[in-house]
This record gives sequence, C-alpha cells and structure tokens, in this order.
Amino acid sequence: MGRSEIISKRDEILDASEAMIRQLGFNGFSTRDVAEAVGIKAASVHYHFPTKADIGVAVTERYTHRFLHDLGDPAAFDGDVKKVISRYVASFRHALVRDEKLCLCAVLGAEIGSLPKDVGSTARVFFERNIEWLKVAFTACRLTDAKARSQANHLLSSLEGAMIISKTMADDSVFESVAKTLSRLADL
Amino acid sequence: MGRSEIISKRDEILDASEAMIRQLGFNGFSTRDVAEAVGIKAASVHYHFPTKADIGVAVTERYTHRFLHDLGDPAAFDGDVKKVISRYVASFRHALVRDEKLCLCAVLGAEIGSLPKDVGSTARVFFERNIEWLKVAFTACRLTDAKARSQANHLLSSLEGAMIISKTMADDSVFESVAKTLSRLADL
DNA sequence: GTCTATAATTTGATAGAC
DNA sequence: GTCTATCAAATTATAGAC
Repeated sequence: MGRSEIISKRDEILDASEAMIRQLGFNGFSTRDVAEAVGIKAASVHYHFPTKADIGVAVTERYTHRFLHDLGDPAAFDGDVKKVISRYVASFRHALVRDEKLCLCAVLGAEIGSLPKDVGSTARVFFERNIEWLKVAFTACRLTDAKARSQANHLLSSLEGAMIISKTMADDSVFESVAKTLSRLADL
Repeated sequence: MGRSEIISKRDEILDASEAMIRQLGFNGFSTRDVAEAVGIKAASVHYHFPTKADIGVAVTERYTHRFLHDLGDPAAFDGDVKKVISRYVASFRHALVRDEKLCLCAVLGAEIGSLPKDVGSTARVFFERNIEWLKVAFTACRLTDAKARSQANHLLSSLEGAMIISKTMADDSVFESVAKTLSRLADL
C-alpha cells in the first residue's frame, strides 16, 4: 500500500477540482462531478467547502503556493539568465506535458468575467507572484529593473500562451518551439 | 439614424454571443442571456441556431474570417519583419484595448475540454490560420522556413498570453510591455 | 463526515399558436 | 420569426438524520 490513503478527503476534493478546472474551466464542472470523482455525495463536498467559490479560492491558493515553492529561490542561479529561463520553462512544461493540463490561472484568467470575485483576485495573485519571482531572478543576473520587468512579462506571457495554443492544437511542439526561442533569446 | 438598424437578428445574436464568450467563457452564459441582450426570447434564438454549439461554431468562424481579413495580405510588407510584427500586434491590441475583451479563441482554448467538439476544432482552425499567415509573412521577409515557423509560434503565443495576463491583472501595460519586447526582437 | 431528501434556480431545447 | 408554455435535466446549496 502506498501513501495515497493518508490523503484527506479535503485534499482529494482539491485535487479533483484542480484537475477539472484545468481541463474544463471553472464553469465546466459541478460540485456533483467533484463528489463523484472522490467517492462521496455533493452534500459532503459542501461540508468541506460551503460554496464552489471557496473551492476555487482554495485550489488557486494551493496551486500558487506549490508553483512558487517548486520554482525555488529566484536568486540561486549564479547570475545566469539561461539557467533562470530553463528553470522557469521547465515548470510550465511540467504542467503541460506531465500533467497534460493547462496552467490553472491561465484558464481562470480566460473566464475572469464570470468568476466569483475572490477566485479572480486569487488568480491575479498568481501572476503577480510569478512576475515578482522573475524580476528578482533577472535582477540577480544584473539586469536593470526595466529589463527585468520586460523579460518577466515576456516570459510569462509566451509560456501561458504557448500552453493554450499547444493544447488547442493538440500539438506540444508549439510549446517546445516557443521554449527554444526563449532560450535562444537569452544568448543576446 | 445610423446603419445599425439593418443588422439582422442573426448577426445581433452572433455579436452578443461573441461578446459574452470573450468576457465570460463559453460556459459562462446561457442562450437566455443572449436572447435578453438582443431583445427576443430564448426560443427565438433557437430558431436561428438550433443548439448553443451551433452559435459557438458560427461565432468562431465569423471571428476567424474577420480577423484574417483585417490582417490583410501577409506578403504585403516590403520584406520588412518590423512591419509584419507591428501589423500583427496591432490586431491583438485592437481586440484587447478597443474591444476591452480577450481573443475569442484563447478563451475557447482555455476551456477546450468542456467545449462541444465542433467548437473546439473551429477554434483550432483560428490558430492554424494565424500561424500560416505569419509563416507566409515571414517567409516573404526571406526568413527560412524554420525561422518563420518559430517566429510565428512565438509571436502568437506571446500575444495571446499577454492578453490574458493583462485582463486578469487589469493592467494593459503588461500587453504593451510584451508588444515592445516583440518589436525590439525584430531588430536582431 | 457523510448521508438522504429537497428546495430554488437555471439551463438547453421543443411544441405549437400567431 | 417570434411568441407562450413547457419540459427534463442539471446546478448550487441547505436541513436534518445517522
């Protein structure tokens, strides 16, 4: 027996919900779908999370925390821009290729107008923290603040867009093409 | 009196639906919402489009046709990469800043897993045609096929991603930052 | 913590009158 | 082409038993 049995029902709900948001969008599944996925009834899901918005917020906060944690220390790349980019690209590739899913917050951003307000602002925090991470990382590579900011915006935007286009076209080579372009740009 | 009165109800339905998809996602509105927006009843919407999927397909095909038409001839840029980029960026800026909305197909791509199949494949065609347009444009600038392809993927991805992040952060300066970066890269 | 039962609303869609 | 009326199903959420 593995360790999977010690995962709490609450975490199972978050796992199933995250997978569904990333594949179907926040409006593309119901609390009943989540309940079925984790083997309980919808009423029990509402015991753990009173509203669907509460699920959205909890999923997004956990996703953001995990993503930033996995990225590690932004100042630990020996002042090497190529290492920063390669580390950052790897995190997105992981989401697309290993998980076979989009970035949670890109999906939420795409339907921002129909999201509960707190879910939308939690998604916004993901982007803010990512840009901050990249700015710190590039600043540690001795880029000016202006260059660090524009590089951060560019890197984040390119990867989020590449994931959506790759998924829609069912062709991960688009992502890899963009990843390669981003690496090459670091040589300049 | 302007010309707006000669717009058919069918077109009004497409206009309202496009706006709603781009703001709320395909699963973020109902045919009743569309009906109210155009001043008829839901049953009448279903007279023009039997199913919601039919609306999605029609909206996406019209959007793609209009977008490509507005881009014009991809071979008409005097072999100048900067002109190609500036023209292409302008079309996305138009969508984000003038319409104050996301790209229809980026939104659809984000919820691809919960879309009716034909809607998803119509969105895919939008990306295919855009990449083709860019490849033709860059090839006319004497880039190799490989460079034209990677530039096309990169440009499309960056702009789609930048739009989603700008909207989510309620800050168009992210888009403009990416636009500037893309222009600068053309100088290399 | 999970269940049954149920409420209140919304949704996509159809039948048939005008 | 648009309406009223209606339907069956789905949705979010709650009350209360176990």
